[in-house]
Amino acid sequence: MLPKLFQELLKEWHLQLERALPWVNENDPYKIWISEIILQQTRVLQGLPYYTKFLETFPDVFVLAKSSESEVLKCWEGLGYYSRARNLHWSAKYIVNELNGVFPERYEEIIKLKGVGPYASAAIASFAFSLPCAVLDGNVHRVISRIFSVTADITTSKGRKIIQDIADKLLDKENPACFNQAIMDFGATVCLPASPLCDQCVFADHCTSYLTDTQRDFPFKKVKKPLRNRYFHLFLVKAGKYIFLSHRKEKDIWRGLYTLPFIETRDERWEFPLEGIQIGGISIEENQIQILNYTDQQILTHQRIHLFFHQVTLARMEEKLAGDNLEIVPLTNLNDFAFPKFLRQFIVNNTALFEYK
DNA sequence: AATTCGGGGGG
DNA sequence: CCCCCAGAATT
Repeated sequence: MLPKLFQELLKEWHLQLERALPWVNENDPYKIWISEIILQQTRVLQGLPYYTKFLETFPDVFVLAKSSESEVLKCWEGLGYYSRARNLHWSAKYIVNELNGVFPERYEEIIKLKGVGPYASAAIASFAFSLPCAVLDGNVHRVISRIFSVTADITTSKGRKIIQDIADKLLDKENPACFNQAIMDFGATVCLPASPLCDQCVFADHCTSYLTDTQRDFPFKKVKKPLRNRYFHLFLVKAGKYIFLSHRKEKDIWRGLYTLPFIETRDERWEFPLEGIQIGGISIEENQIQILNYTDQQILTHQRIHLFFHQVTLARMEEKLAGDNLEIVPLTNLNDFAFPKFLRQFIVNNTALFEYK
């Protein structure tokens, strides 16, 4: 299919169905940037409220650069992939300190921002600066691999290059922003992953996989490996109106967020060590621990976290800390901390936590 | 090239 | 259940 025809059919379709979203027809690179990062691996409906809240909290790159990482993470709480928030904050400081607060205006410069890869750089370049850069997201991979029956594995660099070459040729260089918006809207509303709406597709007559009834074979991806199981025992250590929180700094899930201190075990069984456990320099004896009748599971992309909750009530809160990222926090201040979603829900559900509020 | 980062929605 | 979502960084 010739690029000109593809562009015309796409444009014709887009006239009827353009998704009305706050970042569409926006050309402030800062706002485009925020929206693209929020929408990485995130559905529009999930990201929408965060987009609004983020721009209210950090209206421009200077405010974002002056804020603390904790404030940015707090705004990101519950959205997931928290490195996006840390990278946004890092890049804002980079723009203010190294680029005099001026947002970079070329693809090769935009992609130097942390957290901005090939997709986001092309999106910002086209939406904010009308540069002829074709975006490649999950939608575009699906649309192109189906119409042209691309059999290569799109999770490999070879497969992505094949799609990129096709997308570069298809791109309407007179109006890259509209083209990119349209092809993503099309993938999101017509060329659907499981059951594409081929009977109302403007490309049906030209779609090689539709013509051979092989739409569902594309895009090709190799099978993914099973989840890794992990077992966390979390301790709600209360003393009067204080509890312990752990600030996660290791290279693992939820870096930068706060959790209840926890111990990871090999399987669901938990054998209390003879020497007892240490939390914040305090030795916890087994008979101080109450098993809360509450467990949960948290499914991540590559892990299944089995969560077990325990409660420890201390007569008084020790002042000295072991220093392993533990903080003593008044129960009334819990809203100031960014937690993984499941923990915020646990805290909200555990009304006893708020008896001092 | 493979792995690891969350959380949610829909079939 | 399983898949995938306006992907990118790290190993």
